Amino acid sequence: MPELPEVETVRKGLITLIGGSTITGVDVFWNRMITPPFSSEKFQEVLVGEQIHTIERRGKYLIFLLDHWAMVSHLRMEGKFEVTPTDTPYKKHTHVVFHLADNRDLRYLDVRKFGRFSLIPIEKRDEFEAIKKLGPEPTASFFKVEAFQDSLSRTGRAIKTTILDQEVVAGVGNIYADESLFQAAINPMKPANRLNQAEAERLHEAIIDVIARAVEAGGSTIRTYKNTLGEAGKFQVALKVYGKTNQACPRCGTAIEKTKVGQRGTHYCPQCQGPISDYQKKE
DNA sequence: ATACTTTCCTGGGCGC
DNA sequence: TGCGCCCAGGAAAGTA
Repeated sequence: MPELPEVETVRKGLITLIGGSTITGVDVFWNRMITPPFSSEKFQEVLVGEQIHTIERRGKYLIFLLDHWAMVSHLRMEGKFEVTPTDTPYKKHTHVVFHLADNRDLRYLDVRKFGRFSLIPIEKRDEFEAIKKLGPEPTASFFKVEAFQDSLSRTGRAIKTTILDQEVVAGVGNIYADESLFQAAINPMKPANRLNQAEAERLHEAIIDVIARAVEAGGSTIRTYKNTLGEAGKFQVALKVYGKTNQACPRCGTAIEKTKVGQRGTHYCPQCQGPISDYQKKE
C-alpha cells in the first residue's frame, strides 16, 4: 500500500518522465474514480491541452499542477502509474489514461479501484478540503513534538489509530505505523493520552526517522510489478515487524505477533512493546 | 463534539 | 478442479 515514502518515490519518477508534457486526451474507464463536483466527462474535457508543469506531494496525495487546474490523485491501496508508448496494449485494471503529446500515455492502474482523482482550479489549490485538514508532514521542520503531544492528550484512542489519523500527522500508513511503534518500543494499543512525555518524544522521533529512511530507500516494495512507477523501493529489507508474524524480534528474539487494532492488521513484539492484554477490552 | 461502523472493490487463500 | 465464502485496508460517509 503506498504510504508517504512510496508516493514520494512515484512523484519523483513522474516528474522525470512527464514533467513538461502536455495532455492531448483523457480516457476514464471507471467513472467513480473521478470525485464530484466534476463528472468523468468534464474531467476528460477540461484536461485537454493542459501542460503538466510540476507534481507536488502532501501526505499521501499527489498534486499535478497544470495550466488551469490542480489535479489531486490518491493511490489508496493499490493505485499505480505507468508511462508507456501509446500503442502498448492496456494492462488489466487500467482505469484512467492520459494521452500525452509525444505519443506516450500516463496510465493509472488500480486492482481495487479505491484510488481517486479530483480537480480544483489552480488559483484555489490551497482550498482542497482533504489536504487542508492534513496534519504536518512527518519531518523535523514541520512536525513539532509539542503539537504532537497535545494531539495525543486529546484522545483515548489507541496510539496506533491516532498516528494513522492524517489530521495528527500526514502520510503515515499501516506499515510505517507498526515500524515506528516498534522503534519507539510502544504498544500499539496503548491509549494515546496515556503516553508519558518520554514515550511521546520517542515516538515523534521514530516517525520522523522511519519515514526519512524509507523515503531515502525509495519506499517499500511488497509486490513487484515491472515497469510500474515507484515499485523499486528497497526499504522492505529494513522492516522489523511489518509482515514478520512469528519471526524473531530483531531486538530480543521473541516471536513477533499479529493482532488487530482499529480493524488494521498490526505487528508488534510482545516483549519490547509489551503484551496487548494490558489494553484489550473484555470480550 | 467524539468514536465507532460501514462502504467501496478484487484477488487470493481457505475449506470442502 | 472448482465453487462459495471471507478477508485485506485508506479515507469518506454514516450512525450512535
